Amino acid sequence: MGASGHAIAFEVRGRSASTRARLGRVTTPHGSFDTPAFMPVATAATMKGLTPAQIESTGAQIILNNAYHLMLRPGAERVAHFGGSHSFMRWPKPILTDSGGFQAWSMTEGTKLTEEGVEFRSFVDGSKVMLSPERSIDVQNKIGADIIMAFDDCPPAKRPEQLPDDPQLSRKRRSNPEEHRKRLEEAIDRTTRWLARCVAAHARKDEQGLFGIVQGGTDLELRRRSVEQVCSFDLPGFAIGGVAVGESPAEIHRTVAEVAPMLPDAKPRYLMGVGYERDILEAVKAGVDMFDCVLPTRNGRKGYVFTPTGALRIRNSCHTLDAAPLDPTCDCLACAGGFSRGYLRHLFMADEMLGPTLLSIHNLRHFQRLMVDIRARIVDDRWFDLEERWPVVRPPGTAEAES
RNA sequence: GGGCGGAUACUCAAGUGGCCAACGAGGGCAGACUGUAAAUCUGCUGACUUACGUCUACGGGGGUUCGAAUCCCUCUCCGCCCA
Repeated sequence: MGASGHAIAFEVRGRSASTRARLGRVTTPHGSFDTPAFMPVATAATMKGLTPAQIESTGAQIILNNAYHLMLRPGAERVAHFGGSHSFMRWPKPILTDSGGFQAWSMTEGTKLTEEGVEFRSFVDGSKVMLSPERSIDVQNKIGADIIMAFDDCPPAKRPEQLPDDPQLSRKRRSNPEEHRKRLEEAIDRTTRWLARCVAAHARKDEQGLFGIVQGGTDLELRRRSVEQVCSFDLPGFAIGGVAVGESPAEIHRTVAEVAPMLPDAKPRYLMGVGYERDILEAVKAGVDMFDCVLPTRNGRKGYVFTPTGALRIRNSCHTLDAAPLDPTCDCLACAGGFSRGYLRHLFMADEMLGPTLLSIHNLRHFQRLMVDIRARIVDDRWFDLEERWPVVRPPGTAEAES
């Protein structure tokens, strides 16, 4: 247990002079990890297609599991039977579980939101499943991650259906902004009430640190109110939720730049679900310490390659005869292993499972190397050359977040 | 030698007089993906063109018709049956 009285301790080891970025270390019952940290996502207690040794080879020091998915299959009790997720998936290092609050947003079909919790329809067998703060914490206690997340109410920025081109949808959204604000208000207050229930239900405070989650969309006033409420709880860390749920990169950057500094300086700050390299860099500069994102793995499995000079789609025909590695500067199993773009393309065209594995490894390593570089830049405060080594140039229309 | 059936775009395969540059599937080409129901989803796929459109095309050649992938003749090739 850390000096704070929590299972999780946070130590700030250095600060950037020109930005709010800080270098740190979080210590958990299963070891510590350096911050700013990128935490890859292993939803169902597996980093799809990778062994723990392969995960470790990417430099990951902490990974995510998802309470909702593990609750449905194989069941929290089953995971507990094997001694919790660390032992179950053979990953001895830190694990963080997401509470399932995000799934209420991403799987809206057939979900019912009440003060009690969210009623889902199980995608496994179609049965009705109630996920409440108490149930989520119970599940997370059983899974046994080092860091567990509050069960929050995470409203979408857009309609959940992925139809950004549908003019009808955007008209609907534009026509009633007050309705959306009302929804956000409801979400932050409910998130606070649910947090109190999470804290009360948490049965393993000495072994697992519970993080609170701030909501409020892109509305600064609502964010401020949410921060006041959530940070009034004595918790070992706080997260910014409700970001990257449909907003533009510019909105993400602005919101994070505003909200991160409001969170307690002495506790780790976790930006949930973000993101692209540019998003991570901007958030680090705003004072965020922890990130998670499915992009390196999900996109890697589809042939999308992250490189310092930008994205590569390995299926593109221009790689057919290319003997070069994905990234000549990369030391991952795929690049240092000498696998050519032409070979990797072949694996994808032939639907061979080694392809997604190797690209996931490469993408994960890409993000870990980005974090190593970012950490090295924080203390000496040299940011300019970092932007030459990583594709972090702000997209057009993004607010000038710094200075 | 005779009889019957078949030949459609990269592949398989629908289409039997105009609504056909031709259903569908595969393949190919390209795109999306931010707290993972994601090996998913979307678009394109004869040529030129932003598009309108124009041209070339349903085995080869000839014909009927205002109009043919579709009907007739003939040739080539393939399959099955009879000799």
